[in-house]
This record gives sequence, C-alpha cells and structure tokens, in this order.
Amino acid sequence: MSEKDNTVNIASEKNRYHHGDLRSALVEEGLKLIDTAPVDALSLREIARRAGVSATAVYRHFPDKAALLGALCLEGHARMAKAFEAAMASASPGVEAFNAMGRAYVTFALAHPSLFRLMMAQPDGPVPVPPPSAGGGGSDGMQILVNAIDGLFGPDAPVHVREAGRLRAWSLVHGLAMLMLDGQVPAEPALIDAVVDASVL
Amino acid sequence: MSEKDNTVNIASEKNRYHHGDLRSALVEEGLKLIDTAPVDALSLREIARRAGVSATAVYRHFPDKAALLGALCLEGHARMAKAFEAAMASASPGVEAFNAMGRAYVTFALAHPSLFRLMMAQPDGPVPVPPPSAGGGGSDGMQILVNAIDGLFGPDAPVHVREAGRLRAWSLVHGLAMLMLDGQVPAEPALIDAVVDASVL
DNA sequence: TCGGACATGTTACTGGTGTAAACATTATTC
DNA sequence: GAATAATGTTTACACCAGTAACATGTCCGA
Repeated sequence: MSEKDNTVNIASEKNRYHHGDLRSALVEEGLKLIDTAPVDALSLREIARRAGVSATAVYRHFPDKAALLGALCLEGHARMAKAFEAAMASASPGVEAFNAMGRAYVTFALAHPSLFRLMMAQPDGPVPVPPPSAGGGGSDGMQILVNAIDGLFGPDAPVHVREAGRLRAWSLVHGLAMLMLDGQVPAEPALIDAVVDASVL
Repeated sequence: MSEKDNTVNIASEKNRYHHGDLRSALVEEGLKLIDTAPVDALSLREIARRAGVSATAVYRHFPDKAALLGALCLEGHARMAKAFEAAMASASPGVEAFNAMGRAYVTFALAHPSLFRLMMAQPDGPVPVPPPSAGGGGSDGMQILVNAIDGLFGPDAPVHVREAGRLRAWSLVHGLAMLMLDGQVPAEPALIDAVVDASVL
C-alpha cells in the first residue's frame, strides 16, 4: 500500500532511472503524436524521445512497433465507441439514429485521420461493425450500432437481408470517410449529409 | 534515325554505363514490386537494385520518391480504365452496366491492393469518378463510368440528385474495396454481389 | 573530326529509422 | 541483506531517402 504510493511519488520526480509507468506514457505520447501527423511519420524513436526515454526502452513494454500501434488502436476504438454513444444519445431511435451514427463515423474519421486509418489497417483489432457472418457482439459498445442498423430492416427481415444492409451501410460511410481522408472528395458537411441522409439504403 | 536505332541497340546490351531507358525500367520494376508487396515496403533503393542501377540514379529521372510513385499511379489509372472499359463492354447499358462497373472497381482493388491504395492516396492524381462539383471530364476513359451512373437517374433528374448519387455509388464501392483490402471484411465474391447488386442506390 | 556541353550514371556521406545484444540500475522477494 | 527479476541505457547493425562531388558516355557545333 504505502510502498505502492511511494512508487508513484518517486515516479513523479524527474531524472530517475525507472520511469514509473512508461507503458502508459508511451501510449499517451503516441496518441498525441498521431493526431498531428500522418501515420508513416509516427516513429518509435520520436515517441520514446517525447516520453524522455531511450529509443530501445520501448521494447521492454512492446515486442515491436506494431504492438505499440496496436495499443493506440485500442484506445482509438474506445474513443470511437464514445463518439457513437454520444451520437446515439442525441437522436431518436429509427432512421434518425442510423443517420446520426453514419455522420458520427465520418466525423470521427475526419477528426482523427491517422488514428482512424491505423484502426482500420489492423485486421485483427476490434471492428466497429462486425462483418456479416461474424456472429455475436462487436467491440466495446458497438452492438448498439448494429442494433440501429438492424432496426431499419425490421425484426422480421431475413438474416441475409439484414447482414447485407449492414455491410452496405458500413461500406457507404467507410468509403466516404476514406475518400475524404485521401482528399479525393472535399470534406464538406453538405456532402456527408448527401450520402448519409439518403432515405433508401 | 539510324542513330536512334543504334542507341536502342546499344541500350539492349548489358553492363553499359548508360542504361538506355532507365525511367521506363524503373516504373516497370516499381509496378512489378508493388503488386507483390505492401506499399510501405516499396523502397526506392530496391527498385533501383532490380533495375540493376545505383540507388541515386533514380534522382536523374524523378525529383524524389513521391514522383516515382506518382508515375506508378499514372500507369495504375490506365490499367483501371482498361478494366472499366472491359466491364462496360460485356454488359448491357443501364443498371447492369452500373453494377458491372462497381464489381470492376472492387475487383481491381483486390487484384492490385498496393497500387490501388497508392492511387487513392494521391489527392492530385486523376480520379476514377470526378467528385460532385468537379465539373467536366474525369481521367482517361472514366467519363463512361460517370455516364453509366448518371444514366441510372435519367437525364431529367436534377443535377444535385445525380451528383449525390454519384458520390454515394463511389463511396459504396470504395468503402467495400477498402474494408476488404484491410481485412475487415472477407474478400468473398458473394459479399461483393450483396453490396453491388442492390436494386436501389 | 575534334572538343566542349550536357545528360546520365557512380561513389561517399548525412541523418533518419526499427531492432538485437550486452550492460546498468532499480525493485522485489526469499 | 543478497539473489533475482524488471526496466532502462549504450552500442551496433542494416536499411532507408536524399545531397554533393565525381565519372562516363552522348551529342552538337566549330
């Protein structure tokens, strides 16, 4: 107990050999960096530098760079889930909730371009919308999104119809987000609306 | 004339100081490499190595790496245009042609993952579907694609409706392609059909 | 035909990266 | 309190993009 507290206090001092909670610090710095730079400009050494630690210290907490990026992804998914819940909260159920979700998806991507790219490039990581035939619950609180989508088709719709609809909805917002991130389509709210607010899926 | 021919002949010999047509050779090797490796594993030096030339020789033909990648993109767009034309040729006009186009888009992405990514990450390069409010002709023979899409809405549809439809169509296929490339959705033909063949846009 | 100008190649070097190995220091545990 | 494990550091290597200086070949005009 007191030893734990002592450790934390020591950890808050400067110029010590042991950092205290380097792993968290690395993730923190990584998240700060990734929000202000393209993905490929995110270097292990830079993160270590910002955490005030030698480059190779990272390897005491992550087997390689990909593992650190994986940790960033995890935090990214948590943030995305929050954004989704917020969007859900301020929309009445049904089509409106569905549209709010789509807007939240694109908005999140535009707000955190590199993080979003990283999250999507991680095939093993948790996924915002479980793909068809993926069975049960998605990541975090994302099941609510699936419910919103499925709600559009009614509970009596065949499974393959709901699954196809889910995939189409995901493809639609994901494609728009990507095109805007890559600068192929201007990131104008009106265009987001034009894609998301369509009455028919 | 004969001097030209002579140059070409000399260029076909080995172990000469001057390559003959290094620029084309670099693009060629780059295209070969990019079809068998992820984008970020594509190094200037490796391309030069395969072309049998020193690393810095590249800089006599391209100001930097991005320029070489840009040249690869150009060839990529040409190939994509060919794929589109082929898809168009073997489909009757109307909805069927439109669907064939969508399938061709996703299929091309899956066949050339890194090249496709590169093409889409090039905001200044030619674009398969001109974005709304982009005015006139797109790249290469892509206008035919726009026509196919616009045909779905009839010639009397308001401009903003056709533009929105175009954007939705592009987002849909692009999103599906990206999700499959990133491994978020299994690259199964049935899923492509499920997304592309939907009767309503 | 000779000789310079130019194009196109080379080597040497800088500063950046990810990562492995050996060593140093601190924390923990018997 | 000493052995051990955890956590950092230094050093080193291989690779990368890009610059500068130099080498070699081609071409054009006297």
